Amino acid sequence: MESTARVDQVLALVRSSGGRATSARRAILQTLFEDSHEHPTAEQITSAVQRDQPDVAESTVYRFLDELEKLGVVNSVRLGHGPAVYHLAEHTQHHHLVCSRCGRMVEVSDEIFDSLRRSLRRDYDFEIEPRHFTLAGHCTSCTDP
Amino acid sequence: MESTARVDQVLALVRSSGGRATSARRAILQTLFEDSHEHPTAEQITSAVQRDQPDVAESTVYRFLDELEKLGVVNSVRLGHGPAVYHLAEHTQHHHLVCSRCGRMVEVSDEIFDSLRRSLRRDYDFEIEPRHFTLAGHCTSCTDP
DNA sequence: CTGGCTGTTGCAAGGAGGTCGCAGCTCCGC
DNA sequence: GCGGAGCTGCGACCTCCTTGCAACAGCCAG
Repeated sequence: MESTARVDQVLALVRSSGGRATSARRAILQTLFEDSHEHPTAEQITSAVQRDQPDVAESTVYRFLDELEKLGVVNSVRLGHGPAVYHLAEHTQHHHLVCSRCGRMVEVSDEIFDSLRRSLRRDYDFEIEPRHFTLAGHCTSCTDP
Repeated sequence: MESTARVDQVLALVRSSGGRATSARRAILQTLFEDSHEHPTAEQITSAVQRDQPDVAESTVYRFLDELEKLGVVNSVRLGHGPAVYHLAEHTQHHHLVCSRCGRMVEVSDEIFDSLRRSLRRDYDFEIEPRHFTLAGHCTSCTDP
């Protein structure tokens, strides 16, 4: 699917919930879909958007990202001490392992969690966030302090 | 074990790493051990400490918590949009499920992760943080938006 | 294709949460 | 005790967001 089509798809969703399709929003979505493998911060998204539309303010980006998160289009994660990172919910049939020693980030597929998911549902009446989550830990072989 | 003894134990660790056992640090540890089932924020810890020692500054608490985290005595977690919460690492042979809808927090025992842990070690050369982590998701039956 | 209601925007100020520099103080090995 | 390394309170500062507001722009009815 082409990213323009996806942008329009999300904008349609936005409009169906009473929002409007503005050029700033289109540019933000375009950025998210183009860099969809990344985990950009709001600031990085803003910079990317401003290469095309220099007058888009950071607050606009934050406001729209909040709305997209409520709509389930993006997820945000706050790792460690830095700012939150955002990514498309649909892109994340994977999860993250972040090494607390060397900072390496590994993506693991979703299937590995299937049995855990079943246990939690059965024993704790709980659904793991289906789209994304992060586990802390460290590489088995990591020698950093 | 009595909490005073544990406080002394941690202070001994602090000293063995070149730090000093001051009265502010003793009070901070006492608070952590007394409220060990809670997940207090730095601000809550400061307030508790200040009931005994009003002159302890918040920055002192932050600095010591950082050091305790480096020593592996406490862990910090940033959930959602609020401030980080802290808790003793030794107390957390459990993990947290936080419902993104109603905010309910469930503690689950560590054993349920055993098989996941084995898979990640085998396939990804990764050790899950043995002390604590948090999973996002929602209650199966939760009806909040 | 225009008028106007309503949602959105840029801007700048504000705020929460945390960090830092420093002068004075305290711990503790000697 | 004494001296120097480490710690502290204080306040300024920083980052990452959030908010209030007046101007502006979608978009639907007519």
